[in-house]
Amino acid sequence: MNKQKENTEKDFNERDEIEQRKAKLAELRKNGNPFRNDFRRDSLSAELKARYEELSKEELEEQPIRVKVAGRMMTRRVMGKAAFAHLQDMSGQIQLYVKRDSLPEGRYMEFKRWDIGDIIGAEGVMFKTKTGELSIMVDEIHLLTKALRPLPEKFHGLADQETRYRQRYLDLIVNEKSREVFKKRSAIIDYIRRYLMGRGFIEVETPMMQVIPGGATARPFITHHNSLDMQLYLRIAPELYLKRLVVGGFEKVFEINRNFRNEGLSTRHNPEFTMLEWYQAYADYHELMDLTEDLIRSLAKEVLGSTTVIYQGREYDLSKPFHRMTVKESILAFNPEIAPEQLADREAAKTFAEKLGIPVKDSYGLGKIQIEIFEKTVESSLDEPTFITAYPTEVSPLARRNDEDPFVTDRFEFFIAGREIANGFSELNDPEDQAERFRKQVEEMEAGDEEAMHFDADYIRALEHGMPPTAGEGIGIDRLVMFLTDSASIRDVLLFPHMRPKVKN
RNA sequence: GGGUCGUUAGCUCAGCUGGUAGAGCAGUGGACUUUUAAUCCAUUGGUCAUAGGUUCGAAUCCUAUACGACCCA
Repeated sequence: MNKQKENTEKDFNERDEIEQRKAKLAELRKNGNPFRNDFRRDSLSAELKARYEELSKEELEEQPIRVKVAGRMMTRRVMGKAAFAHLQDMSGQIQLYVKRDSLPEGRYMEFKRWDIGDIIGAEGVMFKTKTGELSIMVDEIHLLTKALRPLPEKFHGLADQETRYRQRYLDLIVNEKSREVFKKRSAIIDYIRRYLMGRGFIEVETPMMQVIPGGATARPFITHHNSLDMQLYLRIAPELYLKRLVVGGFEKVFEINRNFRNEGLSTRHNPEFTMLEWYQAYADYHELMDLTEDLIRSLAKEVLGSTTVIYQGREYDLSKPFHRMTVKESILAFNPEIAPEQLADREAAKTFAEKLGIPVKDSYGLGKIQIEIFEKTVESSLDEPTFITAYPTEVSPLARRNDEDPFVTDRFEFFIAGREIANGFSELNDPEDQAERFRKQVEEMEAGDEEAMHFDADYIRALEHGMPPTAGEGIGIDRLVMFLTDSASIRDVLLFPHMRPKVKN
């Protein structure tokens, strides 16, 4: 013990930084709980800047404005008996000017022992420095929370992608761009919610754990309920529950919530992702397209302040009317070598698909083959905002058949920058047709398609009670946020993206 | 699933055709009462992702694995 004391000075230099900070914390503990929670701020840094930035040096001196702020100390420049520091709170940063002679006796020495990254509270009056930066002349300052680990480098920030995703809190502390993305994400969701509420929609929450996973074709996650001793699925979509609500008389409903799909990870896919779905009775898919166009246009205006969006170096003008074309038209447009007759004949279409390297299973009908061709040759080229309509009935088991051409449905998908953002259709409310389509899906499942739908008898029963003519749509919120925040990867718009566990230490 | 690239100090990065592991920031000690990537002086800090292999000698070459990034399916 004594030996330790003797060597304190020397050891101190040789211990690593975390140990040094822990030693400082141990010192602090001697004077009571250092994790105090009795400081109350009255201002946020951004508010102060908004209110007082315009005032001159002299105006600030004439009428002293006292403020209390709190946050993380991000930088510190000590010049003998005075120091500057930047304090970061959720709104931004404000500079503190800390003078020994303005503080209570001994406080300045304590301040000098605090570290970058510590959470502090400060009190003082607003002033402007020589260079004109709005700052606080501090006369009272407290350490509120000791940070035991050092922050990433102040100038370059945190650049390592992996650490940014795995330790998002560090990314958020240090990278303003990252904070901006998630603030925008919040603003986007808030706008969508207000937009729909303003149009008379009711927000609802439907089961995330479902007995029968439905509403989309995708592999589900399976879990187990112990006391019921039964298998449950994490939902792949809320669709069938939302439509039950329409049957129940909730004629305009929406839900913004998580879906789970047991599929691969990529820059566009995370196992859990956020989906907006809404359903409106007495409407069809044309009205949905109009609404989608208006929603996205007004959303950009509200959140970005402009209908011009720069995404990955390309400019998108959302003020222009969005393109609309059918699946068939788009395939023909992007594959000049294919003739319309070829696309109308299963064998000819199959030959064409195989030439493209698409494996065509025997179970594939013409519609499925068309969609495979579409996904391979068209989708990623749909750069400008585009609605693609008239999806084959074969691949649209929940959508209403088109009255003129029952081969296709009254369905569309919406694309920007080569990515599917939305999927909507006039709903299939004919219970007998729906039952037939479910049976087809079950056949496909039995043939080995793990993404095919289950037969949901309870849903059919609901339809048998009568669902009014309805249109419904889903928008992938993450992909929309990617587009509006110029993010290349879905991981950049998810606070905690799924990562492989890393065994470290 | 296949391909390409990456992993070096707490962070950001150098490290050439194999020859004793480097800088800046952060930290520590000192100077400094309007700085802002503060400045000046001094200084601590490394299982070079992991495991093998080649070699007198490996951060460097080879193989495998882990994790990540990008592209393709």
